[in-house]
Amino acid sequence: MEVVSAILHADLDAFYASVEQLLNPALRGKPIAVGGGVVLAASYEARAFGVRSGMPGRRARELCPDLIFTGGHFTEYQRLGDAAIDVLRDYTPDVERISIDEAFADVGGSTQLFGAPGEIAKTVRARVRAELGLPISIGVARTKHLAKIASQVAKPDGLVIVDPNTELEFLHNLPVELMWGVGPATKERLAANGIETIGQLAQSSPQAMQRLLGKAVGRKLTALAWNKDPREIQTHRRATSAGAQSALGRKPATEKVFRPVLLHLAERIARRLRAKDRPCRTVTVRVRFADMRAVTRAITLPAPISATTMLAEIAIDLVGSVLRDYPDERTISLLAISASHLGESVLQLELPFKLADDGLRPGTRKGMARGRADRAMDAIRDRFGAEAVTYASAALGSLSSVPDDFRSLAEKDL
DNA sequence: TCTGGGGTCCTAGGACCC
DNA sequence: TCTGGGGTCCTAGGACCC
Repeated sequence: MEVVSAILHADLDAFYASVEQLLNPALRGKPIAVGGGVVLAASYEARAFGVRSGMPGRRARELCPDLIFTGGHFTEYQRLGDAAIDVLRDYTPDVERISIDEAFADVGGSTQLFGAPGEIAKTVRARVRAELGLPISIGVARTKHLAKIASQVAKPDGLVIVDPNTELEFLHNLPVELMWGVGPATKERLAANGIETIGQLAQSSPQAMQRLLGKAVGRKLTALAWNKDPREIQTHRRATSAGAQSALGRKPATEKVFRPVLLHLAERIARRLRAKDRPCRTVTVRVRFADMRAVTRAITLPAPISATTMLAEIAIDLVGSVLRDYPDERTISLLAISASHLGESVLQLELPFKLADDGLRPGTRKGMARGRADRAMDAIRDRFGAEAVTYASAALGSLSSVPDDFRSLAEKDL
């Protein structure tokens, strides 16, 4: 029997804000924002005033004087996000989680047991509402891209089922920016060429789209506009990079400033690399200046590393080289480190001649001591929390505007 | 005190190899 | 006068997504 794939895209509405309204009934029906310096999530009542996530808190307050800033229930976000995804898993093992509040599920093989895809979606929505108290929107379609668009159209707290017989009618009337991969820049380029709907994009020649947007993007969007989406559900996806960044406001571009910040960022990353035995071979830093222009520098090493101090020293060297290349830049506004070319853990463990983390030979005293120190600190943090111990110079009171607990919500499994 | 933080993918050019 | 050709790796930058 042929199993036709039927994709659900489930997306919790205004997730962090909805959780806060769930936990505190006094906030329900009111414009609220999670965050402070920057809006991390806004309730639909706040969105009515134009408040959007990513927006500076001050701007949000201007738009909505009665806006209530709240938040901070990070463990609840994680618990409720997991619980909602688990409801999906009751209907199929083919679940691809995209983020804390969003997932695809292929229920094509589940219809005998649980009914039509649309019925499953209704049940999931009702259960998430009844069992968790949260609104969730779901799109149902034959392909991932269409299911994703359908859930966007369904929001807030809705369900849209795309009939396989009328897919293009549904798709072609919608604006291009609903497509996966069309952001502000691409939208502008398309608009400059008179293309504002997905139907207009579909009617344009593929060659013209590739000239306008580049080969890969042009091809992809042309295919998606005709609802040709070959992507299948991927249940297990490992991260290909791990990074951390910190906005600094405006700080002098001196080593005294950037060294402790980079040490802190390196520690966050290296600890994750060690936890999953996935050392990195490429280290990339990003320096953003006061005017928001950003510069990156990368180096690929002959051997993988995961020691905090090694990662930090490399990042410090790279940032130093950036600043030497831009001697007129006196002020920096953000520092970031990204680790990529991550190793395969199994291979790493079995490699008998594996180099020590810091590139020193395993037998040397310095290499041993450094590895031991990292592992000891990892163990203490595992028991007592990330703040329990830290490299002295990385202990910065108000280093970041976003708490580390919040950062970890966005981390992918390595 | 305008503009967070964690990710993925693509492009273009240069180095280097055969 | 012209000046291989393909493949892989690396770096820097950009766009996008949640």
